[in-house]
Amino acid sequence: MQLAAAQSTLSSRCMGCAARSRSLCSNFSPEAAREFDRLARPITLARGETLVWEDDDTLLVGFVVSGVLKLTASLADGREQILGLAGMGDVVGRPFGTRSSYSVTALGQTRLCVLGRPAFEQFAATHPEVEHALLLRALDELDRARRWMLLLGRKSAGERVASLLVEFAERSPEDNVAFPLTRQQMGDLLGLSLETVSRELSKLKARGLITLSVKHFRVEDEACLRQRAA
Amino acid sequence: MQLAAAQSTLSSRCMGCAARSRSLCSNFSPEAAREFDRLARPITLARGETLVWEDDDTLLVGFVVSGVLKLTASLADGREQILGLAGMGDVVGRPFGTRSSYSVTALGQTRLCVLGRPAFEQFAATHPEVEHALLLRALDELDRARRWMLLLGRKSAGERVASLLVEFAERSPEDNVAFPLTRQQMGDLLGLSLETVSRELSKLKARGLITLSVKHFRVEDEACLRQRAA
DNA sequence: CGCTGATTTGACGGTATTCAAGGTAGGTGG
DNA sequence: CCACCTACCTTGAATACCGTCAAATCAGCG
Repeated sequence: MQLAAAQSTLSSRCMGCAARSRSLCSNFSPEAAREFDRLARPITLARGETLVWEDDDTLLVGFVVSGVLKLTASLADGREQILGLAGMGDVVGRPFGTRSSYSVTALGQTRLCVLGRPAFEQFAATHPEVEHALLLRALDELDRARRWMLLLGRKSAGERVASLLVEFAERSPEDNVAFPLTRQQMGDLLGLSLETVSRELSKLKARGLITLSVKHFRVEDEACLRQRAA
Repeated sequence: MQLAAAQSTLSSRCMGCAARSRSLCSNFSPEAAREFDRLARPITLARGETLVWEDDDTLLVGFVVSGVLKLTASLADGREQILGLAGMGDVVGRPFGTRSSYSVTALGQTRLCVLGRPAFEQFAATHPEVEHALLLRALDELDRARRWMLLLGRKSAGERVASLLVEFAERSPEDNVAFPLTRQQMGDLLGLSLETVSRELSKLKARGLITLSVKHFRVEDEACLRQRAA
């Protein structure tokens, strides 16, 4: 009875997790969830804290429960490129690899479940459904990264900013969309300077395609905005 | 005995494949190899032929036996970005997805083994070691794509060209490295115009970091070239 | 040899960056 | 409550970088 009670308590942590439905964890069987509970521990990062450093050994794998993190690569002189964002349900870290090619940093307060990379790898190896789900996510991320390569390599500043606004608008439940990033961060994501981002936003506002405040925008002419996104 | 002979004949196609050692296929058990033989058929593409079109339904998965293909995304007005190259042992197509976000085109004569996407997915589902190998490849490609995002978003033309030469030199067995791409294709890969690529190559030549002919180059000062690649 | 496609080089112009100044908003402490 | 501070944002001016257009050269091939 005590064992059963303990298991119940243990499993409730993962089974009851807010992120579970959107996460890789949704593919866990109840027994896998209990095992995961035993291996993982919850942590909280404050804004600006870094979970993984570029070129470091990858000791951890993390599952995002709440908050948003940025994946960034940078050059010796400080130029930085945001490679992607990770939110609730996403996996960060580099399973099956020894070295991270990017940093993972919290954009705001962030909660994750983390476990050691070897522990996760062994867990995955014994749960093919987890590896399958991980594969689907990796292929999805790969498509996303490649679409972004087209933007970075071939789109003009105006097209890049319009593309980003379309993405933000699509993800937002609100009609009045909150910017999840600062102008600097948008520049780092789009491969532009923060001044250029600001100028292009002002242009879109001047042409009536959006209404704009510092922290929010609203799409006024979606068809035209999408067209400008190319 | 006839059965054994038939199996031997069947398995010899895959087992004896030149690409097998470098390929996902190296993870096939003998029985998996025989099943794969039954499902896949060999095809040959001429230079410029396209196996998969951007935005098409993804009906095929292909295993490259010889030759090189480019993965490209493009905009309505014809601007094109090369997202990556696929060579011997690489997998092209989009398993577990219904739509390709890029085209796959042969850069020269190319041989592949192709099979229907549903057939491959079922094959993978029944062979966890294949899915695992596919996962490792996908994670590797994802790292590669993300490193390229840093180049496209933040490096100058000179840095981009130097980076590309370093990659070519690393992959080449020869000391005298053959360009595997035209100037136009290098531009499409680097997010530059072909003229800018040519000018940056001439600059590197003028500064004595490389010797250069139209179809070959040789690195004369590797340390300095790597430094310029940032 | 002459054709074709690729490459090189020059001149010019446009786009995005850099540098700089001023403005705004939110938070803190007097 | 207000002044101040900090971080972020906007806008302007000058500059640098890269793209476009154009012409000349080169390499391979029938």
